[in-house]
Amino acid sequence: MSDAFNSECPAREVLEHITSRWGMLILAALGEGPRRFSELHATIGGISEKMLSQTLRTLVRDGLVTRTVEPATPPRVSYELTPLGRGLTTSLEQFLSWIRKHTIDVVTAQRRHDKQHG
Amino acid sequence: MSDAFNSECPAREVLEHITSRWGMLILAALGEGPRRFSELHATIGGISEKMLSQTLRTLVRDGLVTRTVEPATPPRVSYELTPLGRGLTTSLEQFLSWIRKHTIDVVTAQRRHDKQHG
DNA sequence: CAGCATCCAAAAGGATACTG
DNA sequence: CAGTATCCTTTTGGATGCTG
Repeated sequence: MSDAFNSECPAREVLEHITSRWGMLILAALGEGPRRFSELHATIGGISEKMLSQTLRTLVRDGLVTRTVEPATPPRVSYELTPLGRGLTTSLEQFLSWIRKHTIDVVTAQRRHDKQHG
Repeated sequence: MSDAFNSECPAREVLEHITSRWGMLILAALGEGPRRFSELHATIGGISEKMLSQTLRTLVRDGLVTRTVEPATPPRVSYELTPLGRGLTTSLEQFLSWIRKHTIDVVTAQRRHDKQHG
């Protein structure tokens, strides 16, 4: 059985692609529906075009995202979750929802910790 | 409202701590119950003591994990999820469960992709 | 056992300039 | 618009040696 705890198992690589610095945010943004390159760039604060392009290529290769070029000038390229990728949406949304609700608790804990220690 | 898509929002830092290279695996391992340092080291394949210690410190500071020292020789140190951290367990387990089920699909997609392209 | 400190190599990733 | 290519800095993280 595939096991992310085993560093030799392909599951580890899948984990690292999805939880890579930008992977989660891209997948979450695409959970809302198809998006163009420039829309993703605007939605995800702080991402460079290089990293957006690079991470999207990884996700396309992993079969989680499709890339569609509409022939036009200027070119329109849109990205969309595959059925496989859509299987992740629920748990990713739950996870991001937890963060929305509990960021304040984490910040509070950090402050308390920094006050007690260095 | 806290928003991980905004690179200035503390939520982004919370996201990055949890989805850091080793953060998810540590939190998932602790989802099973309290664990000692050496147990975590054995459970999580490929992690160095340095990174285990470093990531645990971050999670403790974030209020997701507690560190307990039992005075003994040799010292016994155990880590456990806080109530806050336990709130993450369900969605993390769903996520890792998805990976267990679909690693094979991702590997298949990668192979198909590598065959068609370079 | 459970770390921390230091050093160093490798990888990630940002800035910039350029292209169809 | 949607990238690619190059350069260069920052970060990551492994190895090693040491400590209570």
